[in-house]
Amino acid sequence: MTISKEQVRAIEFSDLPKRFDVPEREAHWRKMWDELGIHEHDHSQPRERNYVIDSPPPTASGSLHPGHIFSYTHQDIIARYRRMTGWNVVYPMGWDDNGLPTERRVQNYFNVRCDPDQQVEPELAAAQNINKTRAVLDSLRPHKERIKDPLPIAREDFIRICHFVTEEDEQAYKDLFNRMGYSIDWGEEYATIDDRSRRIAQRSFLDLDQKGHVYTAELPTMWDVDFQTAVAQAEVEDREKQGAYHDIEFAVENPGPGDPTSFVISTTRPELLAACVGVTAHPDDERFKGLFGKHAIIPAFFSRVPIFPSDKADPEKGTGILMVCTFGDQTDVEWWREEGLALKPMLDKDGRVRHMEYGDEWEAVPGYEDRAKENFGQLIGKRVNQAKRITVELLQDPANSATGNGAPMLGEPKPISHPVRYYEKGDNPIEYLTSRQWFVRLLDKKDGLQSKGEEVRWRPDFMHKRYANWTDGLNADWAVSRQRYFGVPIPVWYPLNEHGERDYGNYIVAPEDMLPVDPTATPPPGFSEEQRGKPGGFDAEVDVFDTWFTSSLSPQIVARWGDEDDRMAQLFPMDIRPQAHDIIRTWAFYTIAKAMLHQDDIPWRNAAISGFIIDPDRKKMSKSKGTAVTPLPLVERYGADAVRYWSSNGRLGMDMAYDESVFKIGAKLVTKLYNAGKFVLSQTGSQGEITNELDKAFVAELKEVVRRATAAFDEYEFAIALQVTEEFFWSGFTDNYIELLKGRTRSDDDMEGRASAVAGLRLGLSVMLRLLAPFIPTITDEVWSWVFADETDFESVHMAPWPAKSANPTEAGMLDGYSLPNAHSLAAVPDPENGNSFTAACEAIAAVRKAKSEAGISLGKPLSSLVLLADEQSRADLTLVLPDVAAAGGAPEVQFNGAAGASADARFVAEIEPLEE
RNA sequence: GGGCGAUUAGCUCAGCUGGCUAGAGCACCUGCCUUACAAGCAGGGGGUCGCAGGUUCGAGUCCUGCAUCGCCCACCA
Repeated sequence: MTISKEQVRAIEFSDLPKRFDVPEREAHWRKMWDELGIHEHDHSQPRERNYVIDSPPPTASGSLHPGHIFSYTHQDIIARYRRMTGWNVVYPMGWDDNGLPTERRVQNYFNVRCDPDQQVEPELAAAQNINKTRAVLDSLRPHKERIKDPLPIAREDFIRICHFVTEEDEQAYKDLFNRMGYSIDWGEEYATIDDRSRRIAQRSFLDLDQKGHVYTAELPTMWDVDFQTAVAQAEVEDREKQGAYHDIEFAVENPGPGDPTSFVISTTRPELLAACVGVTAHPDDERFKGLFGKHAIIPAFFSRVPIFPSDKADPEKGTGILMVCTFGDQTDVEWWREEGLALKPMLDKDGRVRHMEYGDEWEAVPGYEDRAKENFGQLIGKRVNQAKRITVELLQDPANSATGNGAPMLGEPKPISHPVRYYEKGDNPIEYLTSRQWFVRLLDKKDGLQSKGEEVRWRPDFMHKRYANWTDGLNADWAVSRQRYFGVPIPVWYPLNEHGERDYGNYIVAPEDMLPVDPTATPPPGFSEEQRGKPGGFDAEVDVFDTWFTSSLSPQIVARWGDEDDRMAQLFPMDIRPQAHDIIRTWAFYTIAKAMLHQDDIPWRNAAISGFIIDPDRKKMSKSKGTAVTPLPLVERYGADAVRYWSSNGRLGMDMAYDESVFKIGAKLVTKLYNAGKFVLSQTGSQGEITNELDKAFVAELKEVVRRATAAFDEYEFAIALQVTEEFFWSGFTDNYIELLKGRTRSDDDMEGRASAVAGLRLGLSVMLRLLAPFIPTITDEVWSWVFADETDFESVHMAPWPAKSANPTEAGMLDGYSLPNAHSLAAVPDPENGNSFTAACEAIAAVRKAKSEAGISLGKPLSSLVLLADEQSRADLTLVLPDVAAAGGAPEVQFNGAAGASADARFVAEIEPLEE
């Protein structure tokens, strides 16, 4: 054994500040990482060396929330781990800025509304920022005293303002993400509204059209009356609302002998009575059997509607017989289609009752036309709630009876609580309106969607069920058109016939080389702008795509599908989609659907599903309930590492309580690493190898920790990796190993032992820093920079290799090309002679501490005598490490007493004699 | 009504394919200013592992049923 005379590179203890200045150093390291380019990837690498993350583009106008930090930190941990294990990590970031949230924010913020009939305001076009825009808008308001009314502005102006607002919102996200130390490659930034995304989204439409997967049709569709747009099944949610049953008597036309002359329906939507087009009951229901095939006369509006049987009617519900309206709910739509009922659309797109002459347009029974018209006239222009109130009043008037039995409404409304469908971003219930929309055919592809879902590795596994259930329950094709403005235009025009009517059957799709295109600004090939809107000319589709239509293409957008073939081959399919479980049915589902339809492939191999952040009272945190906390102040108070530590403890798929005490633990870990790093790196000694039994035994334990952490990471169980590492760092490394070595690191007699101790401490620190680097990147890099950066030639711990090869066999070898000096290599350390040496030493020193603690004396108090009661085996395990145990106990030597003596809950019991002063 | 998850110390959570006297951190109590760290160290108290059955030599761990909470879906007269 030769000991090099060369000294290890040590730091001067006093050179470092007593406390770690978190804000200052975090800012420093963010800058350093930027300069070192740790987040950048090598564009020349083939698919198999790349690890591609399909990062979720946040909704630009959404509010910042601790949930963002939670799930985005998970991605960053994975990204950093993968980099250290040798992958060429591609970590892009996008912004999902088109869609309703942005429009709504602009409407509220500037008090404007988009009106496509308005002319563009040159002054607005000139205003290049938010403040100027606001000033111009104020100057345009006709009545300053009546600023309550939203100012109508042109589509072009409206879209421009949306862009301003999203840019500002994106900056807020970007600031937070940077502050959190996320290793996002900002060179790979995109927005779902930018030219490339628009081109690829429109290309998606072209491809779907070519393959016959899209169609346009006029159908009853779920409609939001406030936003005045169609919405998709996936965007609808149920809310429990107060409603009331209204019992209303209908007359039977020409009842047979023994049949009832009237019946009573029970409805929560009396306001739709005028739109009643049928009545149904269960075919086996004895009460109504004789009525099937006959007609009923509705009160107040006196129209004649068929009575038909349907097994979808539940005899137990209400009165067992019910009215079918166009349209009260999804079942009404089905009845209407299956029974070929009349279409009586009662509501306009704004949710108000249509202007219409009842009795003329819709037939009332002879003699009652005027009464029907008069009654309906009271409803025209009213919103649903008001119409409901008026209808109830009408029904309380005996004059409106269809039977002559008195008031058609029986009794008072009976309040109930029932689920009502809402657009998830809306404030008023969904209505079913008939309108022309574009659809992507999905109902005929459930099998394919299911098998693609099975090809994806869902993490945790049970999240696959969410996808499978949703796919199984799909009951409508995907409505992709939205009657909005800030979005990707549908690249379609319609030829106009000689009457100026659209020929929907012969729609014109933009050719590939025109993309991205705005059909409202550009004529289709073969037409000139002058022909727009003219008979024999053309007309543009004004609708835009549903925002999911574009965001579901995030893998294709990042991989530049159709633009750069080699890049597509390098990045697609991607490796991982991190996202939350609430949008499995939307984002994950649509992304899988698009990859299947376009590439006949899965979009990514793994879906990592994060949980939610919940309040202490077990509710999902939400801004609307005022329970959400703004994340930035948290980062300012505790530091990014501490906040990341909190996130790191949340396992995939599991909801986690918002608990600030966990931030404090993270902050403690940061402090501990700083101090431990200072201590370890200030120890001086010869540059030597690890030869001492205790040091070798410590390294053996460390190897096991690395193995377990790596295995956990490969299964995306980063929380377990952190737990294993942190536990060993705290109790194995700092509380025991460092304490056991304090004697030997200062020894002037045992130079070889001292060199081994210093080498063991440094190797331990080096490995700990690397294992913790994905979680708490700042403090680990700070400590790494003091000595190890020079020593290893890895300027940042985030560029250094993970201390083990990935345990996943398919990923073995990803560390090729890295090399570290022996001083940082676990493999270079030989195994200990006794595998129990380290544990035994820790337990022995614990016995000494317990004795000192019970005696009420300082742990540093020197001893004149130390006797350990232990059995034969335990004594043997300690044999090779006795000097370190004695030194750590403050005793000249360790003596043993008896083979028995160890109590039931400890292998060692210490008897101590303090040294008299 | 269907599906999925959760239920372990006062709080937040670990306990993987069944094999310990059930663990950690926070909080609590006691002691220690020990030359990396008092934002620290050491010691201690605290749980019939939601309930009831079952399988097994042995069950937080597997099976069945139930309860409570949460999420997703369906219902929406």
